[in-house]
Amino acid sequence: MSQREILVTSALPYANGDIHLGHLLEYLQTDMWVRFQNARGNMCTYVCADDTHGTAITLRAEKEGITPEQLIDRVHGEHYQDFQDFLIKFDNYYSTHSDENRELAELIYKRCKEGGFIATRDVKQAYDPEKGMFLADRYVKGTCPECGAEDQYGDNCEVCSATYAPLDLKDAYSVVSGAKPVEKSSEHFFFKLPEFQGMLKEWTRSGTLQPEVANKLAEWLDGELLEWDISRDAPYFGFEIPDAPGKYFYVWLDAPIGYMSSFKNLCERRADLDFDHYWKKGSTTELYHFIGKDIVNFHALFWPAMLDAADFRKPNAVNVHGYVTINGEKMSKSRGTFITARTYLDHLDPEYLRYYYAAKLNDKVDDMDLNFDDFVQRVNTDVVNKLVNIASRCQGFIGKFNDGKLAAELPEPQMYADFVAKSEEIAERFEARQFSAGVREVMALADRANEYIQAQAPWKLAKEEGKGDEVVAVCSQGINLFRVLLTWLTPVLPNMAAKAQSFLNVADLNWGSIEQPLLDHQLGKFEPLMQRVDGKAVAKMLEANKPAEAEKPADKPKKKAKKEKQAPETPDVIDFNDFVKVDLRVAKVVKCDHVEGADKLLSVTLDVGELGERHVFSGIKACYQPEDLLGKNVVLVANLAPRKMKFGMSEGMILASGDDKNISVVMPPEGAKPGDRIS
RNA sequence: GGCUACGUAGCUCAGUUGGUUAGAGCGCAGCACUCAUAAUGCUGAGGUCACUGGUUCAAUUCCAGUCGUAGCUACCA
Repeated sequence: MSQREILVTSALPYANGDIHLGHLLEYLQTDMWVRFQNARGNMCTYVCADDTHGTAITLRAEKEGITPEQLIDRVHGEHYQDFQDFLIKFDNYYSTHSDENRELAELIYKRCKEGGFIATRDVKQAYDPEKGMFLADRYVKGTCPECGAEDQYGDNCEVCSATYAPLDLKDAYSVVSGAKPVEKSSEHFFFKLPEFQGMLKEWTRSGTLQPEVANKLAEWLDGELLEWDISRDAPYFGFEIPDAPGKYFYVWLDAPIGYMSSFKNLCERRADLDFDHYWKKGSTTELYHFIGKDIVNFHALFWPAMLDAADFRKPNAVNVHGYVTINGEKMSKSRGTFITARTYLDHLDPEYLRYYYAAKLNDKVDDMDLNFDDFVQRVNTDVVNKLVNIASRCQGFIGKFNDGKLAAELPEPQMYADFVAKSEEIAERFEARQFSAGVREVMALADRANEYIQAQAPWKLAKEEGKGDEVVAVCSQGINLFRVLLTWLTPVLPNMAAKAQSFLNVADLNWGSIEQPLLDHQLGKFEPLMQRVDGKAVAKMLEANKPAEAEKPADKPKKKAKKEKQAPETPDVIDFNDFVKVDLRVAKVVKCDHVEGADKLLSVTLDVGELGERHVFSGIKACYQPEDLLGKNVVLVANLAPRKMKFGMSEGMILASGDDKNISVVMPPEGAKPGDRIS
């Protein structure tokens, strides 16, 4: 078998927060896959880094009273320690705030520019005059213009789910300084993504992505792609764009380049790795990115397009996973299920989580539920009761009857061969990231090993005179089967494997080495390979993680609002008081026009008598021309919260009956007076 | 509203191009065993494969719709 050269990455964690169990699904999945590749004899390199740039880093550092550099240094240390303690074995864990990353970002930008893939134009944005900086949507807060909810972010309202521009907020203020933001224009650089539409359409369907991910991206690719804004104005923590003083690369531009720079940094101290060999166009090496479903567009649209533009190779595949839910629900701080890596490690063994994730992971994008009752049962039963038990129940007899030495031949060589023959099948599962299927097969064989021992009942033979050799034979069979099973699980349980290795007294646990059983072989000392998960420790962890009552954040309004939407409180029958809340008015159409660029909408200006004039958009174009309505009376819901739409504000709703295709606007008689209440 | 997924035993999940009585592990009940970190083995109960229609000789599997879940998105006022 020729050795594959593989480079693997996990998404770069952002340097402003702790690693939690959701992150770990990705790093553990990747680590297990990399360890598996290496155990199979391939040359697989795993690099990652902290993602260190952007406004959030600046603000976080400011809040802590330190510099961004100090912040990212500290967080880098914390992240790295967390990963190490979870037995995640990076070849390099670097930082995007590095010389290599600056050089590569500049190089890629330069090549994009030379290729004509960079556009320039002005962008209007909210600006904090006090702080002297532009504000992304989430740094502007204010009162929702639709429903009046206070303290909403600049892009949408968590209460009524309206969308709007930051400066539409009433009483808008900068989250950074509290100042009232103003609109300001500035020149931005754009990456001409549309130029790569054809390439991306093909690339996303060429086996690089799971089908469901490719389907998702087709939503963008079948429409018009937009140019991607890749610059930010000073002050910004990041890399300044060459020949553009005061302009910085947007954090998402240099973040994926961090994969390259981490590898480049590694190459400088590893003679067996060559940067160009892995990254030049047409490279024969393999490149895989493991990411979560939230950042698919960055990795499967922008990133391959940028690589293409800059004349580098593209990834062989982007492997996307779903989110982790805890006990069936989203991770939540108030429920104590927002569990950081460190909190977990304070109470539980990392290999429990490694095994549990492996036992449930597949190659799909579905979310994975971490159910702690299931977790305890699954780990204890599979790993301790089944797998470890095989070694544990056999080793005593071999010690007693043969001084810890295995028999010179196996009583059931065919059975051993049958086990080994499963190697390829299991390898295929792991290769395809169907860890759960692989683990299931391993455990099914563990069952067979226990059945065998049960049927042979060495403890009975041990009581019979002169059957010592038989006892040793049966238990040697058991130990050898254990060795095979464990070898397969080495990528999942590296610590346990190391302990078992010293018990088995072997130099390594590679897939190749199990072809031959251990015969006439002296075993080392047996020590318990893994302790059971203690349910109480799990409970303690959840308890420790719950915030103190005082700092408990209120339940997210977003979720509440959503629930109400789906299961409206409104009963089928409403009482009179509910009805009168709706302010229905006679309104006269004084102006009615087509809306340029809109397929369904008409723009309608209404005279509502005492309430003055109102402007609404109405989705009735399919059945009405502007002149059909001009001068007619219609029914307006006058106290409906205004809503920002693509083409402007809509300040009410015109009643109509029918469905999308057959619309009849409700019209009061001509004689009705504009502004009259309808009741 | 639209789009993309998903909805199979109490729990976690398999179900290959539609083909007989729908599988596994855990959990549960009973029995056996006592070497093993109270582990193991055997037997068993448990499912209108979300719901409703359709295509077909035949549908968990294909199609349409409904409901529910997750995410994205909007020209819903």
